[in-house]
This record gives sequence, C-alpha cells and structure tokens, in this order.
Amino acid sequence: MSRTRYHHGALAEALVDVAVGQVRAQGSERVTLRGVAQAVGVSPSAAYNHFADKDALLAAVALRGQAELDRRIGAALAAGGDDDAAAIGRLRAIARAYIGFAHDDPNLFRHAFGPHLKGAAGGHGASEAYAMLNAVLDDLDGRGLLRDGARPGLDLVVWSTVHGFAGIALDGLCAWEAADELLNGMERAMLTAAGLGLALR
Amino acid sequence: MSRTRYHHGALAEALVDVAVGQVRAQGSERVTLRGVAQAVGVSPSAAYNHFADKDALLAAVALRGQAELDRRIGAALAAGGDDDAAAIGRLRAIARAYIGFAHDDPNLFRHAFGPHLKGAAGGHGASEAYAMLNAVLDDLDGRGLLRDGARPGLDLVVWSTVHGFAGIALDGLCAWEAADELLNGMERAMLTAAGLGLALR
DNA sequence: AGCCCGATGTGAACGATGTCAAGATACGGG
DNA sequence: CCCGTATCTTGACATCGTTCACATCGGGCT
Repeated sequence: MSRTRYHHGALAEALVDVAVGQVRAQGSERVTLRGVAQAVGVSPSAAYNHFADKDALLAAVALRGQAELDRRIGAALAAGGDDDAAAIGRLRAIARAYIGFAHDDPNLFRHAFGPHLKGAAGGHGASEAYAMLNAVLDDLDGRGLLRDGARPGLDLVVWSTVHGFAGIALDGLCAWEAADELLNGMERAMLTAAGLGLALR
Repeated sequence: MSRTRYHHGALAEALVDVAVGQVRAQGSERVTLRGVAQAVGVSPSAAYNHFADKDALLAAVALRGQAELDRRIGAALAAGGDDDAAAIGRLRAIARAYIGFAHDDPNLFRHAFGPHLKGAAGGHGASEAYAMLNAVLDDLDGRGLLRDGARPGLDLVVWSTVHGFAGIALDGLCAWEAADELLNGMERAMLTAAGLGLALR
C-alpha cells in the first residue's frame, strides 16, 4: 500500500478538507463542486465515486463544523479550578466558545447548522458540546448555585440562548459586544444571589 | 393609467409574491430566477429591470419573511386581559408565535434570517417584533413580576432564547414539543415566586 | 392632438454549474 | 503474472444567472 492510493487515495477526505476551506472563505452558497474538485486537482465527476451529491459533500462539511464546535468547547473547558467561581467560569467559557465560533468562523458556523444536517446527524444527544454543557450545569446544581427548581430544562434554555444570540449577531441584528450583556442577564436569571456575587466579582 | 401598466405594471411585486411562495414550498436554495419569471409569465431577463441580482430578489423575500414574523406576533398579542396572568400570557404568546412561525413555515423562517438580510435590514431596533417584546417585558417589570434587577438585558436574553430554540428545533436537534419545557424553564428563571405561581396555574 | 423619450419587456446568446454515461487506468488478490 | 474492481478522465447534456441588442408601451412636452 503506497502512501497515495491511485492518484489520491483518500480523495473523499481531501475533498471535504478543501470544501471546508472554501465554505469558510466564501460561504457555502458560493462553493462549487467543480471548484472543489479543481482545487484538489481532480476531475469534477471523480467526486461522485465518494459522494452521491453535492449535497452529500456539503453534509460532510456540516459535520466537520459540528466537530469544530465540539473541539472549541472542549478546549475552553480544559483549564479551570475546582471552586464555585471556576464552576461559574466554565459556563461562561462554554458560552464564549460557542459565540466565538460564530464570530471567528461565520460561514462555517452558519453552514454547520444549515439544512444539510438533516441527512447525517443524530438527535441532540449526539453532540459532545451538549453533553459538556449538561455536565457543567449539573456541577453548578450540585454546588447549590442554581435557583430552586431551576435545573430541569435549563440545559435547553441555555443552549437555545447562546445559539440564538450567535445567530442574531451573525445576521447583524445586534452587536457582538452585547455578548457580555447576554451572559450577565443569563446568570442573573439562573444563579442564586450567592452565585451572582461570584459571577460579578 | 390602465389597471395593468404595460404587460404587468407592478412586476416587482408580482415577482416577490411568487418568489415568497416558491421559497415557502421548496426552500430558498432551490428557487430559480427563471422559474419565478416563468411562473409570473414573463421573460427571465425582465426581472433585471427591477432587481439588480437574484440575490436582490431573495433579499426582498427575506424582508417579507421578517414582516410575516411581525404580523404573527402582532396577531398573538391582539387578545388578552389586563391582569398579571394576562401579562405573563403575552410573553408566552410572543414566544409561541415566534416558534410557531418557524414550525409552520420552516423554509421562509430560515430564509428570513439568512445571509440575505445584510443588504437591506437596519439594526435590531427596526423590527416591530423586538419593540413588542420590549413592551411586554416592561409591563411585566412594572407589575413587579420580574426578579430584582432582571429587566436590564432581559429583552436580548429572551429574544436569543426563543430564536435559538426555533433554530435548534428547525435543524432537528430537538423536538418541537420541547417548546413547553423551554417556556417553563424561561419563566422559572425570570419570574418572581408570585409570577411563577401565576404562570404555572 | 401628436411625437418623442424613457421605462419596461423579449429573444438569443455566453459562460458556469450539477450530473451522468462510457471509456481508460491503476491497485490488490488469485 | 494476470484480471477484476475501484477509481479517475473525458465528453456531453440540461439548466442556471446574466448580458446585450432590440421591440414596445405610455406619459409628458410643444
């Protein structure tokens, strides 16, 4: 088995790599199957040995986008201490990573949550990011930092809020700088007075 | 001035009408300039007398989508009494109308918040829906139903939450039925104990 | 009123795109 | 060593966005 099988070997992977780059740079609507193939150095129809459609290729790009979100959130949680303040900080870190992805990589973020997900992704339990958010919230609850009865359903509320803000800022409907205001408002709503004191310290 | 000026008169409006219908039915990505022109009964190039681009036409469709959102939220607020329970009900009604738009008209909703907004819309103050949300929240605050210090920034939090849930459900990442859970979670987070009692009654 | 000019629409054409069918080519197992 | 199969190329087709030259309507000026 030589390093490159036939002309390319892992053409599928190469196509997705380049497609991710072009989606990042130009937005998914301006990405062309022919353009991706040419950038890889291969004939346009070669792609049809690995993907049924242009849509199938774009679906793979969407999954890469989801993976990038998981990666960013995982990285944001890497550091941090063990006290209450650090627990609150982890929630902020998740939100900042999520919003930061949308801010730094708008085209890929938009595509990662576009109509191309339907074909491949599982339920919302499939996302690592969602599992990490639940762990952080459980931690806050265990520390008694959440208001009474606030925990059930809070994962969905927080996820929706952060995801929604990212989309709204992405559409230019509000300024990215409003993220601080959003996080403060979120924490004011979900934390006890003690937790709030820590968060605003 | 005859009823129809030249062959059509208000061709621009007719094109947008048909384009809105096709976006609704097929999703904005599958809408074709030629198809819209043919449905109106006009040559493809005729559209270029009224729109610079296909993108310009789609931008007009996006504005129609925003208007439809305003209309739905306005209609949801039409009825309702004057007591505290009705005030809380109006917040729920806004959220349900917003999510209902995404549920009933997924393609138009998605397009209304797509990249085509950048060209035409103003800041987030431009949306009537946003103004109505602020009025409802001010009313709740005036009635003392909001937790201490919760009002500043709450508009952005609520808007983000509802918008985010709509997007997440639209992507199939969670069930539409979770909307109830979301609304309960939101109210648990923002309302005082008294308000909560009313909301859950 | 009658002509003229601008607004509006038509038709044909060009380049680019997604997709497919048929043939060529290289890799890996017998 | 040879052959089947997976892989890639070539060429073609229909469709799409867009443009250009031209036709046609209709209101305003004298």
